[in-house]
Amino acid sequence: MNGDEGGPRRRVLLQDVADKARVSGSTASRALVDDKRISLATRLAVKAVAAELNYVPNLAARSLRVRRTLTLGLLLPDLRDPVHGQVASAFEHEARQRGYGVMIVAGEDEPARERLALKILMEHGTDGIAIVASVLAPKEVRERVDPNRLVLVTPDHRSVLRSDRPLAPGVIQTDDASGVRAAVNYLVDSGYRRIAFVEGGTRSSNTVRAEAVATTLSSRGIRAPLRTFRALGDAWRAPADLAAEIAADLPEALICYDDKLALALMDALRGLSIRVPDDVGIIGFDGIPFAAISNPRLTTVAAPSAEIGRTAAVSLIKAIQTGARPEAMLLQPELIIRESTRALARSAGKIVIKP
Amino acid sequence: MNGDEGGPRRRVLLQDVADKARVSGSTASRALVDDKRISLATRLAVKAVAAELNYVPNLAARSLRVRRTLTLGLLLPDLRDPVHGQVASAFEHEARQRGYGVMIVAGEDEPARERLALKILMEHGTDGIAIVASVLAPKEVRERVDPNRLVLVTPDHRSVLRSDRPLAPGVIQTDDASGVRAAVNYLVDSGYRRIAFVEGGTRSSNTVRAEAVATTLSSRGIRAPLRTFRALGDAWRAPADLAAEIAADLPEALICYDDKLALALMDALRGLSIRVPDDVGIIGFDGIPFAAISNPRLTTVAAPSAEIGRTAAVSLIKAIQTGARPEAMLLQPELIIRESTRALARSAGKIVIKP
DNA sequence: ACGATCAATGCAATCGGTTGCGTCAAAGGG
DNA sequence: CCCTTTGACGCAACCGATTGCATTGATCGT
Repeated sequence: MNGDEGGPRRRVLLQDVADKARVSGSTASRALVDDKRISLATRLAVKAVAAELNYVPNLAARSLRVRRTLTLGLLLPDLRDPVHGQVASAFEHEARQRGYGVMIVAGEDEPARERLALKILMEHGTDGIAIVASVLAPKEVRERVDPNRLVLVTPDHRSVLRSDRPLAPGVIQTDDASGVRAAVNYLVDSGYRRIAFVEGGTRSSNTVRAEAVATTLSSRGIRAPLRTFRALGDAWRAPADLAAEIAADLPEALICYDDKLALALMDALRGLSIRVPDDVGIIGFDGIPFAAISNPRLTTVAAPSAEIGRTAAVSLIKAIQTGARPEAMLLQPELIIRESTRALARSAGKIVIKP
Repeated sequence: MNGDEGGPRRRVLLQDVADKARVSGSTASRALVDDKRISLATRLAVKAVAAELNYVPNLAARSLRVRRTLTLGLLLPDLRDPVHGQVASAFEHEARQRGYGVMIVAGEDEPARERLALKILMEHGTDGIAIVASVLAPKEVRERVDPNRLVLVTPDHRSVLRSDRPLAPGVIQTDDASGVRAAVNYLVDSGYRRIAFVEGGTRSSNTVRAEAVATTLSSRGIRAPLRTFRALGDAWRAPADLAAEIAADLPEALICYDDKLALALMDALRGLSIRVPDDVGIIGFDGIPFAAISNPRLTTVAAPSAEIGRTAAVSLIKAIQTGARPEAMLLQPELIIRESTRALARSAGKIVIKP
């Protein structure tokens, strides 16, 4: 029988490779990174031995010496959320292509947990950290994490009125105001007038979005104050109550905080025999995959989630390598018109979408 | 002005803490882990200084010495998938509670990428690795990764006929056969007879599930060979074609490989004016969140995804700490009956669900 | 033929904690 | 009063790879 079985196999060290190749550790080290000072023959020989022995370098040792871990940190609220899954997926993919591992931690929308999560990332010496939709104040984040190694993916906290101001370095966000404008203009062009906003979840950017809706409506000559409904607590529990409240005096269209809420609401409204889009039009935000196959399919302002994740990783890695601060980015959302809204009889006919 | 601003702040070292507390490095180290050899007074003093200086230990250095990284690796096919998101979320949560960071890598259903992903995890010296739905042969996986530090979450590759055989150590799976039995029995009890199976994606466990369906059907006296449809390639693209093929000779009920496929199929069937459940009953697997609010809401065999993730983490950590092999686990799915299926006129009336 | 130059490689320090073992002083025992 | 025990802490080696500098032998120029 083979005596090696079961026992905890000793890791193959660089020194083992060096020994077997009959060179010193330093030569082996240099050979593996193709240092031209080492003769080609030796380089090949060392690599062959390394492959044969299945040598896996110990990153902890390397990190200690070179002060880089080849690890990126990603902090987000929840891995179960389709949007964040999309972001995380793209981020990880991009990082992996460039040789980086990604440590992902969830903050679960709680400051205390988010701090613990951040601490974990810092202890592990991540070379850079991307934080998505943090509940911590940007100020606190920046004093905990080196801003030169930090990317913040934030929901828009700025009002539409100030949307022309430049973003802070390292901030990546989607042009929310632009998305809202596209949505509202589309609705108005389609003949919708009595439009309401439905806030979801706990995120404060709700109000910013609501504000943008109000502003755009008024710019279209609809001066009535914007009605706003509020989904208390979790969007997956409250929808029935929310739907009842909305049904009591049904608007012509509902702009929902996000697709998740919109879909939940559609389900709840169905329970009340309210038809979409016949009785009420519904529009969401995010463009999650299921919005494309819901019944009816959901009109939505799709966020460039994958691009956000990709951009965050690329920008972070570039910053790490150059030493510069990561750049700021404003990405554009896209209005996707589907079946949960339609052209009303009252509509002028031609639909013009103004971004 | 503060001269520190902007510059890359030097990390606070243990030695800095020791100096300020007027003790040696070793004493500081021991004080921080509450070594009883150090006097209480000193311990408190050191901790105070550490907190004041905002000391963050360098895990790379510690790992090098103690040979543990406090990092777990998680390899899964795709972070965008709701099921895997659920698993990853629970896994990370549990790991974080116990002080572990989680490095997540995606294999994207390609052997080459999966190997690269595994390599990343190994280089980073993860203390343990959980692999979800690998496309690599278990044998290959086990020879790359120390089985004592490995948990495999696998779709069921065993036939129903052999479902009484014990699981290999470190294997976590849901009792697929049991879920299939529950689903098929429910359908038959509800009066469904002409039942077909729809394979999805690329995963080979398809055939196992199909086999289980066939077996159960025949055990209920339905001897006709099981019709099977195959969604070529990506489930998000083919549904229209698939639906057309199915519509050509519509069965009474469709058992879909998973919820994603079921929902996509419902959407496609709607395009063909085929109503669910009136014209055809549909049932899926997984129990993803959107199955609960789709229109109609989807009957499904819900997998204990969160429990799988939690169990994987717990089992892995226990194995790491005790040195024993991680235990095997067979988790039970649950049939959730919703609106995409119904009792047919032909049904005996009373519905009995036999697990 | 001999020092200079260069190519190829080895030596040893280093990164920042951890830990076995030794030291030192105070307390306790005979 | 001297020796042993115990408590509290420091010294220095160690983990495994990287890297500045030294070393060696060969080649080159004159």
